[in-house]
Order: sequence, then C-alpha cells, then structure tokens
Amino acid sequence: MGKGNDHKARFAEDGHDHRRCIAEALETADALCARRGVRLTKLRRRVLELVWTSHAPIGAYDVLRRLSQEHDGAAPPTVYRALDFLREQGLVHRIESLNAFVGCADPAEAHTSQFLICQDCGAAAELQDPAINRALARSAGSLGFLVKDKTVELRGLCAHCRESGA
Amino acid sequence: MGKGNDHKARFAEDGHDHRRCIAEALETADALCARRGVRLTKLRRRVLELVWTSHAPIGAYDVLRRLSQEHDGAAPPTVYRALDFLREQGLVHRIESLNAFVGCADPAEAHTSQFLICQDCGAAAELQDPAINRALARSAGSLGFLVKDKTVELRGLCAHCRESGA
DNA sequence: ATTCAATGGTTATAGTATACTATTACTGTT
DNA sequence: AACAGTAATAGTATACTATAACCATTGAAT
Ligand SMILES: [Zn+2]
Ligand SMILES: [Zn+2]
Ligand SMILES: [Zn+2]
Ligand SMILES: [Zn+2]
Repeated sequence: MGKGNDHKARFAEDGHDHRRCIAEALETADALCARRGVRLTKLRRRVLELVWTSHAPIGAYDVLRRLSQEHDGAAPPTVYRALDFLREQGLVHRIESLNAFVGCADPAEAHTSQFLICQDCGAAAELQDPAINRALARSAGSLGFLVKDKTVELRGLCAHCRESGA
Repeated sequence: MGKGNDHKARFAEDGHDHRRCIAEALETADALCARRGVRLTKLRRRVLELVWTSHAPIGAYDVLRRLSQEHDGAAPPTVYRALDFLREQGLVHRIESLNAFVGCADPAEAHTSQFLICQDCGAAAELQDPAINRALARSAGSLGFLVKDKTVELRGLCAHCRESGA
C-alpha cells in the first residue's frame, strides 16, 4: 500500500528514495481509481506524477509549465481540471496559504489533515493528529458551529533545516 | 477598549449594533497607532473602516471598488499597501482560504487566532483557544518543527444559519 | 529651511482560477 | 453502419488576486 498508514506522518528523510515515493503514489492511485470505477486517465496520472515531483507543494502554473513541454496545447484549464479530479479523489491536497498542491500521503480514505510547511526547504508534512481534531471540534462545538471543512497549515522550519540553518 | 477582551470570541449577535462595532474598532486603532507612534492615515483608516463593513471577510478588490467611489485614482496598490500596514499592526487578518480580509477582534497585542467561517452568512468569528494552540504546538514539537506562523480556518455553518437553514 | 524617510499616485505586469464553447473518444442501441 | 448519450479534453477568453517599478508629495526631525 501507500507510504502513509502511519497515524502521524513525518517529513521525508534526507536521502530517501523519492522515485519509490512517486511509484508508490501512482500505484496506490491506480488501485484506488480502479476500485472506485473512476478513470485515472493518462493526463490525470501525469499531473499527479508532476505534483509528486517533490514533497514541496507545487503551483498549478508550475505543473502547467512542465506539462507544456510534453503536451501540446496544455492550458490552465487542462491542469485545473486534472487537479480538481485528483482533489475529489483525495489524491492531492491544496495548500491554501501557498496556492499550491501536494500529493496526499494517505489517500485510501477521506480524512482531514494538518500540514507542517518548511519555509526553508519547502517540504510539507501531512499530519492526521486526533488531538488537534479534538481540540478544533470542541472549540467549534462550544459555539454551535457545524464544521464542514478545515484548513490547518503551520509554517516554520523542519527539524532538518533548523539544524543546518543557523 | 476594543470589543474583544474575551478569551473566546463569538459570532456577532443577530441584531447587534454594528455601527458601534465599527466605531470601537476605529477608536481602538487610533489609540493603538498613537501609542506605537505609527501613522493611521486617513486612507488607512478608511480602508480599515471598509474592512469592518461587516463581519464577513472582504476581498481586496471589493474594498477597492468601494474606495474608488470616493477616492480618485485608487488602484490595487492603494488598497494592498493599506492592508499591509493594517496587517502589520494586527488590525486586520487575512483569511487564506478566501483570499479576503477581516478586522481583528482584539488587536491590542500580537496573537495567533483561529477562524470559524460561515458558508451561509459569510461571517467569520475569531477565536484564541489555548487548547487548540497547545495541540498544535505538541504535534509540531514532536516532529522537531519550529512554528513561525499558523493558519487555522474552519468553514461550515454558524449556529444561527444552522437553525434558520434546513 | 533642509533633509530624508514614509506615504501615496500611476502604470504596467505577474500570478491564480474559472466561464464558456466546441470537439473528441468511448459506450451501448437501433 | 448510423445514432445518441456520456465523459473527457481542447481552445479561447476573461475574471480575480497581487506585486513591481518608478515618481511625486508630504511631513516630521534636525
Ligand atoms: Zn519522497
Ligand atoms: Zn525543511
Ligand atoms: Zn458588528
Ligand atoms: Zn452564519
């Protein structure tokens, strides 16, 4: 299965085999879409692959620039349509504070996650911390607020960049 | 002082005196800027007033449209500069998931807050819940992540719209 | 008065996202 | 084979959000 059945994800390790990250993400996506009866077309699959280029969220227009090199006539809607599909299927997440997209670490089932985003290396780690969700639910509940959707994004320095920096 | 010395803010009540909200926000801003020795110019003050038009976050270009009606030559930079100043002074917050701005309920000192945003009436309530901040700090800390900035935005239905809706 | 940094005006451009229309590819039906 | 229905993609234009770059003015401090 995918990389992330961990309850709590981590930042990818420094010298990790990222080709394997990508391959696993694509395999998981293939299996998931097959099971759901939705089509991970060549285009959508390629956009997913481009999003997985690194663990740093990538902008839609960066995806477009790369896609254009191999796909004549690629235009903004080409990318946004693919990203919309991938988001609907939970295969990518949007990072609101960056206007950018990142591959989901654990797309098997719907979930709300939190993101730690390193301002130095750009990498984003996806967490699913029940304690955070509990605290949010409590706070919203006490005001009678019905939560439909959550955005939790923390920006700062990951452990690695914190050490190597000053 | 301002409206919000509450530990936990609430959604503004249905028939509340919003003119008073605005007046208090402006008074607080005047006092705060005077104390800090920064200039809340006529333009900046007017932009703050426009942001406080309602408790719903407002887009920069909506501010611009209104400002243009009374201020010749208002252009995007006019508004963004004023908003930048107001954000630096903690007088307005940016809602990342809406690309919009909202007045701060308690600008007296720097703080990280959370937002509950009603998808029906548009209003945003600003919370400062220590339990949420604790949960976030714990989670980030356990990964050695140094948090510099937080975005916590929950979208859904406020108590009022939940009742009046279906 | 002189000076310098802060403020704002103006024009242009970058960056992000969607609306709208048309076409293609695949499916099953007649 | 001809047809209709559907999903996916193409193509064009436009809306929306934000910043760059350069210049004129203001206003507080010396
Ligand atoms: Zn990897
Ligand atoms: Zn990092
Ligand atoms: Zn009010
Ligand atoms: Zn509401």
